Amino acid sequence: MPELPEVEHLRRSLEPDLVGARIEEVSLFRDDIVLRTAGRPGSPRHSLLAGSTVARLDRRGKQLAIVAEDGQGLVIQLGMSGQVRWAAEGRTSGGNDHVHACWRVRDGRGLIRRLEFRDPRRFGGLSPFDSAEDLATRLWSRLGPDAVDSPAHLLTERLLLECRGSRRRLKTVLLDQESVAGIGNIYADEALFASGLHPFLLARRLTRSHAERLVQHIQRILVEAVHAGGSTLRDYVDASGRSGSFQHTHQVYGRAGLDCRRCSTTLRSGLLQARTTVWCPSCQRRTSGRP
DNA sequence: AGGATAGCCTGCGGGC
DNA sequence: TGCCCGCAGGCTATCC
Repeated sequence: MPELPEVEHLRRSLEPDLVGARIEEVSLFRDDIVLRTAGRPGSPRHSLLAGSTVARLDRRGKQLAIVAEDGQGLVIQLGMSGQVRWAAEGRTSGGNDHVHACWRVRDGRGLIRRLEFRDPRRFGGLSPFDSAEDLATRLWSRLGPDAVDSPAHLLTERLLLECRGSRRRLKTVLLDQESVAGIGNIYADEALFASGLHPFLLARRLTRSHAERLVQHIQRILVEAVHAGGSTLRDYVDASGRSGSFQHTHQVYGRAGLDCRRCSTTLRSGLLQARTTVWCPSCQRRTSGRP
């Protein structure tokens, strides 16, 4: 499932061919994938970048923005199973392939290609915006600082602020995109394990040294995952259809019942926020963490 | 009012 | 072999 590393890797894989390209035509096969904000229906009567030239690709957390030269654009959320990829030549999209939108693109060399948005489970969607201000105030105003692009000290302060006096569990705060943007279930479990912190730790018990250690591991793991092309569990591929490889280095995610790679204790799993959570009962204590 | 929870949606794997 | 059920979770609305 796409989290920050998958979206950032996708952004980088799209950049060379999409920036500077002109969108000649847009086909929308399902109106209801056009959203006003995530999960909320918007107006399908939007150009969706038809006739625009792409100026740049931005990312905040798990969201990707295609920004046109005139400032308008499109935020793409991949949700659980979303993909943005170049269509195989000669193939037509639409029908039973879960391709919901398709852009006919003339790239910098004058070649015509087709970019497809595919999302079988439709947790994702497309949110058009009119300007940089519209993007910042309506779509991205509720996202916290980006987990990778923000300086570590800023993330640490943000995390401490979110946790202060909070009755939430630590992992719940990590998954909250308003506190820090980009962390999902996989990387939350991985970062907590690496930090020796228990996912069910009460947030208000997080100390400054906990927070500093956690932020350090969050950023390290996310950056490493970007370089590995993300984690491919089932659906994720980049714009060229390539899978990631970071799933091979997961320490806890998907390993419930197996031995901890650090101490051989059997990894435990439980539910938090209706999400499977895996941790090592020996490496991750519910009270104070490791030194 | 902060925090927990339901619901959206489809593919797949395990069990019978 | 084939069917059915449970699980996977990012995000919002709603309830408590």
